Amino acid sequence: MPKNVDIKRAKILEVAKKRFAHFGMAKTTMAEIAKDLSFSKALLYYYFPDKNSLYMAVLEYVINEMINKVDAFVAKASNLEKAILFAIESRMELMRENYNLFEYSSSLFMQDPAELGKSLGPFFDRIRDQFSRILSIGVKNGEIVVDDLDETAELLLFSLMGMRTGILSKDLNNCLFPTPDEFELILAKQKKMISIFLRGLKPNVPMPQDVS
Amino acid sequence: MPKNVDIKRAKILEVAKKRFAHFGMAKTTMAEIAKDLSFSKALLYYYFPDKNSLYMAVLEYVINEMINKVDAFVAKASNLEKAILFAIESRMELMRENYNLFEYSSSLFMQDPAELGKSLGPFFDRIRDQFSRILSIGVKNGEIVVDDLDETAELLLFSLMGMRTGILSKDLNNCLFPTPDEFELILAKQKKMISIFLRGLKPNVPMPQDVS
DNA sequence: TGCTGACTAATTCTTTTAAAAATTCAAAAA
DNA sequence: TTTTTGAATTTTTAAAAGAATTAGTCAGCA
Repeated sequence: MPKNVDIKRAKILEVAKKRFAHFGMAKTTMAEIAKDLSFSKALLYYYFPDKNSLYMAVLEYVINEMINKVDAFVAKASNLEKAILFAIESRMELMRENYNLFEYSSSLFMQDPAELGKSLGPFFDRIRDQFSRILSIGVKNGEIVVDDLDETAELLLFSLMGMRTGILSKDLNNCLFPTPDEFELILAKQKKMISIFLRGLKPNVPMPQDVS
Repeated sequence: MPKNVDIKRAKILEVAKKRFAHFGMAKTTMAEIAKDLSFSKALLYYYFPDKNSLYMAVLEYVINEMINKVDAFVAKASNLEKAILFAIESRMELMRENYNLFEYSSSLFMQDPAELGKSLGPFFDRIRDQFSRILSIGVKNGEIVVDDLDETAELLLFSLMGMRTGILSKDLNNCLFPTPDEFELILAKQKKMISIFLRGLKPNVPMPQDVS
């Protein structure tokens, strides 16, 4: 039985999420959120110390949902590649649905990486850890061989990030954030990337008779 | 025998390169370049239509050097991985030595990706084509198997870019451009990335007896 | 403890202005 | 005709000031 306080906190998070996801952090005022809820502005500050904390709380809330969903799937997944694919599709869905929620992070990121990096770092770590967990399943299965699990997970995550920045840097339109159709393209590239990451380019099966 | 005009052009490029590489595009004025050369400012405009063209010409000049150097090495390289390693080390060296030359591109990039993207696109393509060429050597050797060469080259390039942005996004200090010691870290990650890209994580040699 | 309205402080958004830098041009020099 | 320049002109940038919006605080009510 959640306490009354928690319910109200959740309500605020829900409304703030909608606003942030739709208009972004910069274009959402505390006054608007309060109005949506028919609360007073001051009440928001009773539950959250400042706007940034609220934003971070929303971020955490949303990312938690995603991580849990993926964990649930992974728990009963037999095939490694399917698990990874599910993870990146979920991640993509998260971004698509929350569009401007992340746009703020990336734009703020350029101005003052230190401040945001400190706050965003843990989120990155959690996602990397999830990849690490997923990979470890493949190791147990004997599907893959990995020496340093965390490092490899980071490598995988970085390479997938590269697909996004790569696509976006070729996009002459908006650069901050993908358009809906670019999401598809990025996802497609990421899938190919994963395939190579797992299998590599070297031929697994050497020719029975080498002609040379 | 290069014409007098070409010699003067080259002189301007050389001096501009030094300035741009050292102080960056924004902090270099046409007046300064002219002064370095003991030319009049107006003469620069006789050889280059505007500052941006000069900058782009310098960029092309520098990138050409790098591409040619790598091509020369690749031509007589036997091993695919060595060729790729040489390529990324050269690329890293290029960035290290020309530091602020590229910093401008990346910072401008955020403001107006369209304009710069149009100009920078061809450079990207040329580097990707070089990777494509390098990969094709491995294909001929039978070292690797690739269905779509260009696409795979792009994938490789994107994933390597991911190492950079990945490292930089964790760096809380400056985000625009790597510090000298970060270059090493990025390069190290990229090397690991290449190894995985070529070999994959899946075990090449299945166990002779599977216990299951 | 949970909540509010009114208050203060910080931030962002113009507008203005001055300086610096890019770019042009008529004309001299070669 | 081609190359070069000094001086004039236009654009950009930078700083300052002021207004307006928004974040954040606080004393007090229920």
